[in-house]
Amino acid sequence: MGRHSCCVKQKLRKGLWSPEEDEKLLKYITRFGVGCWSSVPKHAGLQRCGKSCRLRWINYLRPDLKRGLFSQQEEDLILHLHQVLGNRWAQIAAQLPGRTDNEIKNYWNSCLKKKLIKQGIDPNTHKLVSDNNDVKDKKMEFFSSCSSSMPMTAELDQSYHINNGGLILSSSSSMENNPIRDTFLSKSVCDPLFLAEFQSSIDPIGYNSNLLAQYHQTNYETSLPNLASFDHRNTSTEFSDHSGSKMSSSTTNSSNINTSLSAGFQNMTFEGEMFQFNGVNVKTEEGCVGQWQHHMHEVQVNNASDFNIYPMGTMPGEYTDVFHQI
DNA sequence: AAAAACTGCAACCGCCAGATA
DNA sequence: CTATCTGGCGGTTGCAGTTTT
Repeated sequence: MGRHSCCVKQKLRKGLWSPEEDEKLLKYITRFGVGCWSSVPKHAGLQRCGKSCRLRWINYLRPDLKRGLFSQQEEDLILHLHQVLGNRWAQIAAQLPGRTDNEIKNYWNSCLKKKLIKQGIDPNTHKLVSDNNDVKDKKMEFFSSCSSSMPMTAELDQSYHINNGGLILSSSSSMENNPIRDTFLSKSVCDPLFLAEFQSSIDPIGYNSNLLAQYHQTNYETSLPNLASFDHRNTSTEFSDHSGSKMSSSTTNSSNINTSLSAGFQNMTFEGEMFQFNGVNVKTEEGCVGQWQHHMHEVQVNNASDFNIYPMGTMPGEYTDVFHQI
């Protein structure tokens, strides 16, 4: 097995890069582009190995890098991709523009992993910890955290057993200092068929370059088989006008919010309605058709000119990372 | 105020696979 | 065919900053 020649050379600098070194490397790459990394240190006047230069460029100096915290969408995507791909950080990073494998790996190890463990989910398998004695308790804990819009139907209950351990519990701890948003996002969600659907759509052997598209397709498609016949007759709904005054009501199938539940997707026709979802008052504008994505905490709006579903007390479009227009 | 513990992250290490001599 | 070089990847380490004791 051949060794990197750069690794055996002596007197090469190691450790953190100085601003001067960064400048040299940046200047060189900007002028000559990325080519043979082993020759870069020599030509750029750096006492580093080519490998180190490559890493510095990829992880730090590259101009297309995205800085800052991971968004909720990125976090969700990482979780889902990790569920399918495992620790294939490079493949995961390929689906997150501007993010590096190293960055995602660090984020996973320092943050996401702990979140899952805290939720009782094995970060390696993305399944609930397999202590059978705990399953029932966790199940009850899970469903009790769901809103009244997600009743534990017999079908859902059965599905839970079939897919025991495959529940997707999303997290939202990256949401900061916003009670409305926290409440809105912190509810656990249930989509037992998501993983099977997602996994069945990818190449089980190798990297699938269309992964992101499939991810979106899986999340946004509505043609999944019905999981449950969702009876809304007893679904408690709280109506409120935009000024915040409330009146309690009960959503029925004859109301102007029409819903159907299919494997985590709740299709809805909104006709200028205000209602409550997962404990948060939500307002819709007239003529809005959307899908409630349980596992993504999102309402997908099909025919609106703008973001037009939003938590009460906020302005339309304010939660652009929560609500997306298709 | 100081030491210890914790955390995030940049960078390194070792391995692998493909290219090339 | 074999040895070597190189780029790429995932796992791990170690440092610097922050928080806790």
